[in-house]
Amino acid sequence: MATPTVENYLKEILVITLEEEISKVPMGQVAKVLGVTPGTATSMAKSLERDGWIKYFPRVGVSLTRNGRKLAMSMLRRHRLLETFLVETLGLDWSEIHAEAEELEHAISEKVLEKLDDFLGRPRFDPHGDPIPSRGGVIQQMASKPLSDFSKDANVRIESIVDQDKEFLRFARKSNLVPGQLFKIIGKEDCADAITLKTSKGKMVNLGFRSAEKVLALPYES
Amino acid sequence: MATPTVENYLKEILVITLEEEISKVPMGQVAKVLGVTPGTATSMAKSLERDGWIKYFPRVGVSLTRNGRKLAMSMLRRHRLLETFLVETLGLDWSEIHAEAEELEHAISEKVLEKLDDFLGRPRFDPHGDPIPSRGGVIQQMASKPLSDFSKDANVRIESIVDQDKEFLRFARKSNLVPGQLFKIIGKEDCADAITLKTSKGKMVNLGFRSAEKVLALPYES
DNA sequence: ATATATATTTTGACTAATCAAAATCATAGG
DNA sequence: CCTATGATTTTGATTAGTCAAAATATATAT
Repeated sequence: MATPTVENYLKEILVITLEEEISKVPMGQVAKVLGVTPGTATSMAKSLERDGWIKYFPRVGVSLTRNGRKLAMSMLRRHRLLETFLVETLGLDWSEIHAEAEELEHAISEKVLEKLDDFLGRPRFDPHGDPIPSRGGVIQQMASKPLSDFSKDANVRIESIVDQDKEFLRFARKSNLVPGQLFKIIGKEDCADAITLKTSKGKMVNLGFRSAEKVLALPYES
Repeated sequence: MATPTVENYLKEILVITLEEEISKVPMGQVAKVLGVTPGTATSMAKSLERDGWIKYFPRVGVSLTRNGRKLAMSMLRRHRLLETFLVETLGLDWSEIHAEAEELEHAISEKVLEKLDDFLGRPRFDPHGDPIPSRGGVIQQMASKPLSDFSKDANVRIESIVDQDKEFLRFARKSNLVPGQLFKIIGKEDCADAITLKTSKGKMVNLGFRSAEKVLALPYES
């Protein structure tokens, strides 16, 4: 059986692979997201390859094997279902569920997970708006893109917040920057590095580009 | 922070202490319940003492310090609340919740636990009928005793099943031998090693003494 | 193309948790 | 009081996961 550490490495490698659409994740990035030194990531890569979870290309990066991807997908499913449970059922704050799910995902069995899935009504998206992989490991890919990629006057529906930073999540929620919320982009000043959004009720939000990149949205027909 | 291993050692030491009403648990017993070799238990005892969780009396046994007892109680609380959740909310089988809770108890935070407690309506007993320690670590002790200790014609209320054996749990449930159920002892033959129980509806159950020892009950005023 | 900066790997060391097997202690009988 | 039996401890070894710092490879920029 895979240890929690192994599960974490595989899940993070998968997330980077999906997010950046690359096939080989460089070791530096692996080390960074897992909060370990580069040397640790390298030696872990060797163990993971020995156990058939990943393919390791020295000085280039790592990619998941079929088995590795399967386990990583299963971890992502656990994580996102748990986050849904923590918000929907227990009413935890949106900004604290990530850390909690991070722990629980290693302890919950397939059996309990499926019961939980039933209990929640088989949701397809988690509270951040990210898709929950199916039992088979299929993930519904969305065509959302960062707010910074839209142009003035576009109508958008917020899909997810990429950043996991507590401060930012709190700010996002306070500003109604939550999955499902509709906005119109009423201002975009490239030279001033700023985007202004407005809800249908007239509530306004100002974002710098740095932040706008962290908010994914879909175009919305008004 | 305590590792899951440490948490398990402390919890098991507490359970033995409560069950056998002894103050120093011998290393052999520790090794047995944790499924490790005696040598491992000894070396672990030294680490646990070094970290202030227990007091270690060489060649005699171990006892919990104030801190150790506090953490152990907290683990027991987690375990029993989780078992309650798994049965009440997710509808898992009574015979499989122990193993599941055993994993989850190390991953659930205080915060989530309290939310769960609220969600469940602050139950005082778990599905086995064992008391759930309060947040402060107080445990409601019961005066229940094994069925084999009652005499003929006694009215009893089942409190808990001591054994964790899957087969036996299944049998117990099928026979209505569950916490809360009322029975009258209508037969007790010491020489035949058998006890016969009857529900108010006339359903009968036969138990050998070996099994009757595993079922705890309280006297009940009919 | 050469030097400099950056990314990656290697090396040596450490802690937690475990086992097997040898050594030691304790005690209950004779 | 001595010995056999059983419980406990010691010893030496292993695996997973980690770090710091030195060594090496790669990429970048003039």
